[in-house]
Amino acid sequence: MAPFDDDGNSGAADLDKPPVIGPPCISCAARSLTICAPLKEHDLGRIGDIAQTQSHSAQAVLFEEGDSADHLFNVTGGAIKLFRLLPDGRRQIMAFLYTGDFIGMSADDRYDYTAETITSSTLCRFPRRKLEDLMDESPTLQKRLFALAKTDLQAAQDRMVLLGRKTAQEKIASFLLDMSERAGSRGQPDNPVFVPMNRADIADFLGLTTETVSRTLTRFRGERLIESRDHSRIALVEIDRLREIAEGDS
Amino acid sequence: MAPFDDDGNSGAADLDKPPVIGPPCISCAARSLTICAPLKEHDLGRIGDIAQTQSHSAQAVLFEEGDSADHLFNVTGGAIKLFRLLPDGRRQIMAFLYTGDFIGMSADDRYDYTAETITSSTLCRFPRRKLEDLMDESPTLQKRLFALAKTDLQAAQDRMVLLGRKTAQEKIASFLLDMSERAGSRGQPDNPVFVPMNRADIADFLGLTTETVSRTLTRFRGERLIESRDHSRIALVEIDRLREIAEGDS
DNA sequence: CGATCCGTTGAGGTGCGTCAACGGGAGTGG
DNA sequence: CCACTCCCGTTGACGCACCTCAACGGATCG
Repeated sequence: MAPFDDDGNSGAADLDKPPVIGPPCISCAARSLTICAPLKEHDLGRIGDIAQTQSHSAQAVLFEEGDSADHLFNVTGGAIKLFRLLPDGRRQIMAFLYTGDFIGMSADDRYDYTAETITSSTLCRFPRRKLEDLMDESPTLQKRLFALAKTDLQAAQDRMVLLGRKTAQEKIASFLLDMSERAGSRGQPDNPVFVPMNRADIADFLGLTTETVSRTLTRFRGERLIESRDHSRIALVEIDRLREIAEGDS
Repeated sequence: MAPFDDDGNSGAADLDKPPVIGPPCISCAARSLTICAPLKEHDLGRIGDIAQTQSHSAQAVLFEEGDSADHLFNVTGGAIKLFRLLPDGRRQIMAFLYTGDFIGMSADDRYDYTAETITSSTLCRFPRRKLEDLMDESPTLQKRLFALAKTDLQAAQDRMVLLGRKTAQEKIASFLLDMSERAGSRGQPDNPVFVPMNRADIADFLGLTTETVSRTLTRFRGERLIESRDHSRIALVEIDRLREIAEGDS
């Protein structure tokens, strides 16, 4: 699989440097997964006019918490994490984003999290002002983005339950199943799940430590609930049992 | 203050029983706080036509997780909690809602949490279908709801950091400050903070137990950061220190 | 072939949960 | 008006799930 190679860009990327290419929306492979999916020719042309594609290497920062929220993004390839830091360095990852996911809906004009690539990634970038203008003209786009906000909200609620009330085992099981389900919905293999992020990222996503993530995976492996050839590819063997664990029916 | 009296309705309320009165939007005291705030006369008339007001006693269930999401609500008085349960009874409260807050934006056609009053409350209820039709006709309303979704999303992100990475002390400090800030933004007294929910609700909101909530408040009281006459009224004495604690600068 | 990074494992500590008891306030009934 | 009960908040004693600190080994890369 090519999309997870590292392309040699510096790790310390910033917003203006990445190579910007033209907008070929019509032939966009990710289109059916993105906010562009429901758009008809006219709107697609309009959004193509304001879009710019960009590529980033792994560990590249797209924008930082507090930056002026001038752009929104479609992920067209790769994997991205959104996170916030406490002053002493504790980190909470709000979301992992993959092909088709949308980044940047913020309530005010500043981003309230940092966005960083996990693998090398490609994105489609929209100036916020122009996208908002387009929303005023396209009810289809408006509805799409509203629906997306509601989906994000639902996902956020799932995460509150996970972070506030689930045990380490339940968190890990939930995580694996979610990864699998999302990969499937993107049309990617959903059983040996591909896990592009490292243990520290998983830990900061689930409100755990790397050690606990590691130990829990080891335990699942010992119980034959999962198998793994390498660190980033995990087979869900007892998927129904994992589901029970994830929901706390243990 | 009248809005927190109990009006004698049965605790086990359901959706159809509560008294339904006419729609007097023009004179609605909560209007400037609700989704109706930006609406001009025409739209206000339209939304008034589809709205029904209702009253509930404390501990009344507005709807349950899994119910068909047929209605949306404006809170016009009182306090409401939204929560989800795990099969074994563990509970996560997603949000506390007060006058002006909006309930019911869900991604699909089922509610994914239960809504229950904390105190006696008044609400303004909208049939989902009709509100959606109205959104199609009123860009102002559409934008208002979209903005609201984005605000909710931001709040959800704050909660993820709180639930995933903050200590009990940081959680309690954050909670008190948030309560104070929100009361102020509704034009209510923000320093002796009025805390209408009990310790169990606070615990399930913050991912703690009642005992830990109690102990932490006792500790804050001992450190003279807060004072309290009764259980539901807390004065924030060292507000800057509380802010430091809340952000983890301890 | 050494250095670095990352995942894993072990040993030990601790913040918060669990379990239990108590006390005050509110409601109820006599 | 008082006794009784119930509910809720508080406090204490104790336990444990997860964190912290530390060591190690395999993979990757210069």
